[in-house]
Amino acid sequence: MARLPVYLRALHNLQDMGVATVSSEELATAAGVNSAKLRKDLSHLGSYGTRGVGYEVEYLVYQISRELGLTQDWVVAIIGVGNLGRALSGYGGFASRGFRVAALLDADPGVVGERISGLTVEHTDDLERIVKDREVSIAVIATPASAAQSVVDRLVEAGVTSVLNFAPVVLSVPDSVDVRKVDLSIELQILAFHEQRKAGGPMADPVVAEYVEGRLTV
Amino acid sequence: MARLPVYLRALHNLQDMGVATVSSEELATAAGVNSAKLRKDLSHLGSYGTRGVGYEVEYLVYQISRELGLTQDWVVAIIGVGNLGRALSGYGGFASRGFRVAALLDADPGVVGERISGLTVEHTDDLERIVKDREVSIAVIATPASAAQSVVDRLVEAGVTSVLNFAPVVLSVPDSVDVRKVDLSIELQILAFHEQRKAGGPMADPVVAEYVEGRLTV
DNA sequence: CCAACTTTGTGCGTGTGTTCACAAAGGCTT
DNA sequence: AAGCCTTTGTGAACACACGCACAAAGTTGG
Repeated sequence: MARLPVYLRALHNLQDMGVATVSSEELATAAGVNSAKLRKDLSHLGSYGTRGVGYEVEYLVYQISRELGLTQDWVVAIIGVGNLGRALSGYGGFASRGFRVAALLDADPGVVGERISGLTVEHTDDLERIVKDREVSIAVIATPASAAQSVVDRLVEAGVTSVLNFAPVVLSVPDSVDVRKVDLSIELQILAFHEQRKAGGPMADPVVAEYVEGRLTV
Repeated sequence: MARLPVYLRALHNLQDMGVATVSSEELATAAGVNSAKLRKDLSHLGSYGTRGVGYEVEYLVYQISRELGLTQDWVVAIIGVGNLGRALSGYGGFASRGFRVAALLDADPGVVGERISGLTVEHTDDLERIVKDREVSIAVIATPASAAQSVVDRLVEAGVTSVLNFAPVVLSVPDSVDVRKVDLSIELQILAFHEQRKAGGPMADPVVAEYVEGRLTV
């Protein structure tokens, strides 16, 4: 389930506050979901709650971490060391959840050799070797759109089966490979769509009529 | 619909390749969706296809842009100029879709005054004035988690109704305000979950038994 | 030891999204 | 001009996610 990481974050916060026990209602509020949904989600991992009391925070943290596979370490490589790649390599949220960035790769010789967040940038020519030697299991693609498909092809060939893609393209991969994508521009477009709805829907725009009649080229 | 921006991107690519007409099957493949779903989505905007031929690329681009509100310009402010904020402010995908970054704000006096991507970083003390003067309609939150809620409170008070949140917290806002969130750590956790599934599900872990029996603290 | 209270776990109705499959519609060829 | 071929638009079955509401289970207080 995609909501487990949100629950986990809320639980970690509660732990930091010294809370030992939490009800589905409280945790649901903290995670921003419906309490029935939360209980149903948790019941899918087995039943870890006590009726009349709630859930033990510490135990729940452990169970969810285990379900998500966070009790083991994941080796991550970041391909593309532009602004975004740099931001990602310095992001503290990775290490604290068991993700270890083990390689930064870039195709630009001007960037190769630079030290960033304690790692030396390496050349994408060595991608296959690096992936295999360091047992990379998750790759993050932060390259330009034009390079993404060929990079992912090489990653898949080298044995990577999970990819987080920031490049604005639809990647084609075998079914056995998981790709999640984050497209910053798309997020903004969805917001713009809703924003426009609030302002009264697509405006009656005289330009459209002209376009329909073939008088105007956009 | 959240898929319209994906269709739009595919259509722009086709346009660049000089394609004038496209069938639902081709466009669906390019966008990575089922063709029936694509046709149904497009039919919700009205019927712009010609049976036996397909859709006119240029006209479809215009219709989708209009539906998404991209025919107008959106004024964006980025709050928090750390690594991520810098990456976002330099991201080319915004300007090309009608999003104009009009302000970069940060609470750190050491960053205020710095020039980034053609803009001067301003202090968050001036948030209200800047939002109102420049008619900011969309705000991007790239602050630490601890600052996010108070920042969004001030943004909402100043009249912002759409927020893109990169801070790993659940923001509480009035119903009239839209919040979309992007959490990089959560994306990786979801990948780790699937990766673990491929490797045979959560492992039978002897540690669990000890934990259950109360002998072990995690 | 019993009764009242709290909270979990879940059965069920509802709504939404997805996909198949096909009839209707338009263009193209002869 | 007539029939064939391609492709759209959509009806209908299916699947799934959501949330209400309640019974079961456990705790607490007298």
